[in-house]
Amino acid sequence: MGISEDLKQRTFASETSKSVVNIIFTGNWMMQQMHDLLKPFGLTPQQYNVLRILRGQQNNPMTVLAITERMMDKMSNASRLVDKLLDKKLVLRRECPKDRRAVDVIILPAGLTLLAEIDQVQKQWEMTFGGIGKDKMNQLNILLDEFRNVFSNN
Amino acid sequence: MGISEDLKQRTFASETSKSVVNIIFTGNWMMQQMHDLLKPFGLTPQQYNVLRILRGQQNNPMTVLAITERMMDKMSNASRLVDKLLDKKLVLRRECPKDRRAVDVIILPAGLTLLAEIDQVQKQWEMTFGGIGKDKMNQLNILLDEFRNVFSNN
DNA sequence: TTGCATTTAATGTAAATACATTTAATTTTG
DNA sequence: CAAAATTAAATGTATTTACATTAAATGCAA
Repeated sequence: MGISEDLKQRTFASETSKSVVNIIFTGNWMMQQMHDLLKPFGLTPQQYNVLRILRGQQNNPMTVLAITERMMDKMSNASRLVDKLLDKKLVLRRECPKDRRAVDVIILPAGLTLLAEIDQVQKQWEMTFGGIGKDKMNQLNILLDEFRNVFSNN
Repeated sequence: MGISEDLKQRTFASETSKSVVNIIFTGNWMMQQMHDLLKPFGLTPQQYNVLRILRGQQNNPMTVLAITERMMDKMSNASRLVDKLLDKKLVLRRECPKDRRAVDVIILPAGLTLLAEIDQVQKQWEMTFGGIGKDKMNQLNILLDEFRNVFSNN
């Protein structure tokens, strides 16, 4: 099944439009996969993304702004995502001592434990793509980067 | 700028996780581009998607279900998207004579005119990617299809 | 034909998102 | 230093989305 069959669209105006549609469609598809995977753990993909960013910083506190810069979906409101994680007692929030405008966010042991649980399933899921092979993965990454870089700005 | 720089993430656990993140991130990025492009025309990317689907069917009426099958984002509620297009007087909705449960949606001349306007800008925008070349586009399409096909079901 | 399951679309609603605005702290400038 | 500009985060709100439910029509089986 290629993108044509998935969207029941016989032809595309150009290979470019096909790629544009394919990138958006596959991105949504991938997001849906993540969504389904995370559902049993009570996290949205965005919340999960924030948690992983916090873990990635070796448990050093990060400001909301620093989190935003690393988020896959820049549009989500990191402030409110942190609220949700706070409700779930997965992170801690406190005034940044160096700049009282900023807020430091730290992942709690409960957050790390949850991530460790998810890691198992996540790894399993990623292994499904393993057959594609490292070379093709790399090739894909280069091509996607190239698309975004067409606009030198942003 | 590769995905590492864009997300300020030095390393990824594997080439696979890098690809997964890259697909989602580039999908979001592309969606944002569309969003910005459509803003002056008062359409959301999903509304635009529905309008194009209707045009693509040579102005034959389509049921809401048939539209859903062709949408890039299957999660959007086609029924409510059609509502919005109806408000803007870009489409017509009427009971399907063959099946009174279903609803036929038809694009109106105003919808076609709006699409024709957008085509200009859209084409211009797509041309920015032209430099990448048809071969690479095709290669990317094959790789993205391969990712989705890892799960034979769905 | 009647009753039951299925299909199609619409709707109710809680939550999330987009976008602008606000608040507070800090930095810059005169 | 004081005033103005900038920055960081939170908040208000309208819209959109996710998800379940409902309502109506159709198909199928007894």
